Amino acid sequence: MTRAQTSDAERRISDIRRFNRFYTQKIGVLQEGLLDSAYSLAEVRVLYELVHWRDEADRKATPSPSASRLAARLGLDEGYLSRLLRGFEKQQLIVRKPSPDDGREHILSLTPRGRKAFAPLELRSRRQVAAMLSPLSGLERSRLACAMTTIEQVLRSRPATPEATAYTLRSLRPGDIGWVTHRHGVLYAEEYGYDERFEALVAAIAAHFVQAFDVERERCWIAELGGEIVGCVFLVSKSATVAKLRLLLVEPDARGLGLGARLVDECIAFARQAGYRKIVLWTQSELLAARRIYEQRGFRRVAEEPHRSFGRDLVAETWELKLSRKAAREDRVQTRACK
Amino acid sequence: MTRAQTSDAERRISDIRRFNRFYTQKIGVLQEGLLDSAYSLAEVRVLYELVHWRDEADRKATPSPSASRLAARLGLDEGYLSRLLRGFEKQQLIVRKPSPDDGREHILSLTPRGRKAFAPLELRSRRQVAAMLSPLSGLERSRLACAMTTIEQVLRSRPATPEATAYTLRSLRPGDIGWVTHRHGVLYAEEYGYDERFEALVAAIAAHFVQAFDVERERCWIAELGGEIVGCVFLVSKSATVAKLRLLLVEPDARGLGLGARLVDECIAFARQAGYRKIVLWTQSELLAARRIYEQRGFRRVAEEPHRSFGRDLVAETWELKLSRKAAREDRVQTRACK
DNA sequence: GGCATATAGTTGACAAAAGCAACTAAATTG
DNA sequence: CAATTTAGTTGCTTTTGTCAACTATATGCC
Repeated sequence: MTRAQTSDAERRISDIRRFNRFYTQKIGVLQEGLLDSAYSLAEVRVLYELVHWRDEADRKATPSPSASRLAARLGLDEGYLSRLLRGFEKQQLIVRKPSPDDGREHILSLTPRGRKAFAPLELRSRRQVAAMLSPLSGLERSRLACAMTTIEQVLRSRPATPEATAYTLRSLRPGDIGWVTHRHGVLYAEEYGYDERFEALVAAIAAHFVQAFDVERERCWIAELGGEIVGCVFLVSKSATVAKLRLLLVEPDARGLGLGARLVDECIAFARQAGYRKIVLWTQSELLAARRIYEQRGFRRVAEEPHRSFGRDLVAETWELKLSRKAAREDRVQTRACK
Repeated sequence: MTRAQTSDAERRISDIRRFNRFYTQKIGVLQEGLLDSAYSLAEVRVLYELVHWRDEADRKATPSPSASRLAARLGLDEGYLSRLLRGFEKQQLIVRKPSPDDGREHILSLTPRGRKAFAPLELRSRRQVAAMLSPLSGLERSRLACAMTTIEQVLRSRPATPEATAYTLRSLRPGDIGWVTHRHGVLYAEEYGYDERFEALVAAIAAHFVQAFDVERERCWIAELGGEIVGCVFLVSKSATVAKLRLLLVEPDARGLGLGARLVDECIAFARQAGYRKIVLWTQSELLAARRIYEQRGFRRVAEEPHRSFGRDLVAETWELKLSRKAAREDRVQTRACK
């Protein structure tokens, strides 16, 4: 297990390094177009930063551009940058005015002339990117854009890392029914070899949930993490006193966060509040991770039955949890402790 | 329209440039770690290429590494590279032997000593990447890896651009039912404001398709483009002589390729071959793109009825296409011409 | 075969880019 | 208010990269 994870991580690192090499080259090609201008690459980068200083998404306080901030951002030597800036000032492309807050630093800004000088470079750079995009189809372009956004999001949000494991729960939105079905279909096919009939069963259950929805006595929870759906569970009414827990799923990437347990706890709490006396659920013997959660919550296995479904020989299990009033009190405490 | 597209494209270009700037910085940070080695950045890049020369995925003929190929790949001046290589040779990190095919070129290869010298750099680089990954959650890591793969795939496959618009059709696989449901849910919510009850209806239809599947008389087609699903259609049996076309969908990114028409043509051809006399379908008056396809294929609108569904006031339409023997011949010709 | 032209690689001279360290001046700390 | 830190500058040095001229082999064409 540990061994496999290590080699997995190793492979991921190699992939990233390969991507870096690849993308270094891409960027190099794109930058070549700027080479025959009057400015060096470093100069272009400096001007670029000054032109685009404000449009970063994540700039919180948007500190004004000073020489040292520029140097830090571009990874340039301060001495070298100082010279570049003096050159720009001589050509009247930028002005430096002393910062009102701090007499040591100077705030840099482009003059209209500086903007004008940079415009053709800007245009050329855009053309280069456009040329890179031109052979791509609409689909490819949007995949590219989406992938880049993902990378930026993931790598930018470093200071706010506690959120990386903070999932949120919400109720149903358009697209969720399909997502639930899709991921059940894919994951159970991959992990247990179930065929498309399993997915169809999930689709039918999910469809029925919406079509016969009882707002007082039924509910579903969709878990999101970092803007992606990573889990779900449904609680539906089986009779006046019996609720049924269905379609519990946690994405492989989000396992180990206690999300499955949390989802089941939500179901239990809601079922109790809605006045049910019992929760039942139907599962397969081979779904061990889920079973552990049910056991911990006090579910008991009350029946099992071999059957052939979804292209596999399986053993179905029925589990139930009694929601007595006494247990209710205990359980509420437990639930609270889990959060 | 054109105007909007232009500004869309402009925005996309800005996004890509922003990403490039962002990633340039990332790479810069990662490379800093290599700086305090005995080798310069250029030297490290050269050694890196030699070490990893073979592991590119797309290297077709994998030409052996020669000085000029290295120079081209790394964007280095040949003269400069020549000197670097001589240095390496003096340190016995590489050997150059004359190419058997071409007396002008020399094949470069690392000596064991060269490999050994590079190993610590390799290790350091991997550590750097690992450090970049360490604050990320499992989910974030896999999103990152997936996004990088996407970018590489999209940008690498440039020579083979004709495939960019060549979709393929296939039959059902696990995950498809969910995908069909999910995309119907999302797209109809976005484009027409339908609520989750529409998605539930789709889920029910798709589930029923699998659960009551008649292999001789029913079929579905999933369209893929560049490894992504971009469209679908289902043909089901309504009675012995009547087929029903359902769940026609084309992703926005893949519109304009004639995919919708192709999917309907497949249905018609299959229905005819399966012995149906008529195809019917149910649609809404506001779905104009689909209507155009139906009209062109000879479908006639036979009924319409206002109704309130999915949170909207809609006008449902029933369309049908008679599959007479005579029409069959005409239609076959038409279909062929469309492909 | 033989001439013109292209390609792989090398070399020397030179220029640009980048790094380092010492320095000034303002700000911050205690 | 002395000590330390930070922003920025400057002189000096090394590194890095460019250019053009050159050799040797290969290729195309008559």
